Amino acid sequence: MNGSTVTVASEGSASILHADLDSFYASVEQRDRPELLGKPVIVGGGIVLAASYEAKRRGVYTPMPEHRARRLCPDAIVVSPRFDAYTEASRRVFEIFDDTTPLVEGMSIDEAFLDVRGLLRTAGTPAEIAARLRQRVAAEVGLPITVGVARTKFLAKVASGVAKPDGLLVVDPARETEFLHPLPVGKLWGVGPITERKLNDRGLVTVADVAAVAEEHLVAMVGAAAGRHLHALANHRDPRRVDTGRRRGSIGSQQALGRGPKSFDTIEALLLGIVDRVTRRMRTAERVGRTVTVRFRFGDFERATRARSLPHPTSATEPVAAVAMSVLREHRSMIEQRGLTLIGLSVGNLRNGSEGVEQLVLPFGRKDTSGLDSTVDDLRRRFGHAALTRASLVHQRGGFETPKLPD
DNA sequence: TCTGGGGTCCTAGGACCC
DNA sequence: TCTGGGGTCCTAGGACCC
Repeated sequence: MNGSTVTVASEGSASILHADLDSFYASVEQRDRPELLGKPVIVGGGIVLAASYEAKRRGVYTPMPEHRARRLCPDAIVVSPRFDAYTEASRRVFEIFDDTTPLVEGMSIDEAFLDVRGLLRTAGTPAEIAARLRQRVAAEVGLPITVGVARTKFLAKVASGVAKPDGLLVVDPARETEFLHPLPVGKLWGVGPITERKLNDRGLVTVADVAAVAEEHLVAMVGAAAGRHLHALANHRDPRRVDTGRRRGSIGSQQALGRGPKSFDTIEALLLGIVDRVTRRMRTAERVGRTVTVRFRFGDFERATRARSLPHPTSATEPVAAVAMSVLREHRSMIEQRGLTLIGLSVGNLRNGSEGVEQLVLPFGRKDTSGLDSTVDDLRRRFGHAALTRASLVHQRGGFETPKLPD
């Protein structure tokens, strides 16, 4: 450089919090039924959805089959999930997050990132903010929560994982390597069982091992995006900011069917019920979507998905049901031969909007806009005068213009 | 280890358009 | 008429996360 001293102000400070409720569902049950405190509690519905730390110490984990968990831990108290209670508890915890900083990124029902940069003067150091957050969640919602504090999202998340349960851990930016490098590769975000085996097979066991490999070699092992991601994380580079504006890209539902034979009529009825549930949720969320994906799982545990895109985004039951049913019928013989054990549906390509928003494409001559007025009249008859707020003229070959809407 | 339900992101081939 | 290259959308599947 030119010899001048550059001071990097906030970039190097540990100001990202990862807050993660401990054994969330099980903790809510222990809170609401004090006789469960200190006892192994399993929230289960066929599989273990959550286990208290007393149960985890006996080897119970998510998503272990319930009967196996009962064998491992015969004195466990198994309760059925109460999703409404968990949603309500989550809402109250997120209110405390939002009260802490405007920069909150929810990751799931029980987990969020908080950026507390710039709050030093008003709220104290990140460590102080994190300690107060834990106290508030305990006092106001009655739940244990663990917080990791670090310079990046990834390090904060690893820190909360290490500090669990009911803990607080701050990773000093000067000691990141010391903290990160001894960890097994499986701790890296995005490394699951398959990738872990690939890396282990090549002699890469710890994060330090991965950090020593050139990026191009990692790319050759696991693909372009994953390789670059791995290389960055192992060298504690993680530029992702806390993003407050994330919206879901798909909404779906699925149902396991068990092993017994099912008639095709039964499967059709189940899928219609799922379509109804999914489109209802879309309308509540005021989202419309275009891509309908039908999901199958067969008796041999093989999976298949079939997707179809609709011409226009919608949240109406009828068009989604129509494509879902046609996909199902096209695959009738496959389903009947292989035996279906799960059916699911999701609608993706979501955008904001409610069912009143529709788009209609009609052919015109290249320069001829004379049909537009009558088309707009027709649209108003179909959707109501107030609902039609914009009309676009789209040329068949590229380019478009948005003429003034006739009154 | 015989397996729930909600999601995200990436890859790769083919169609199609300019 | 022949040829090339880039970009986008669609679809299927894989891996991963909570």
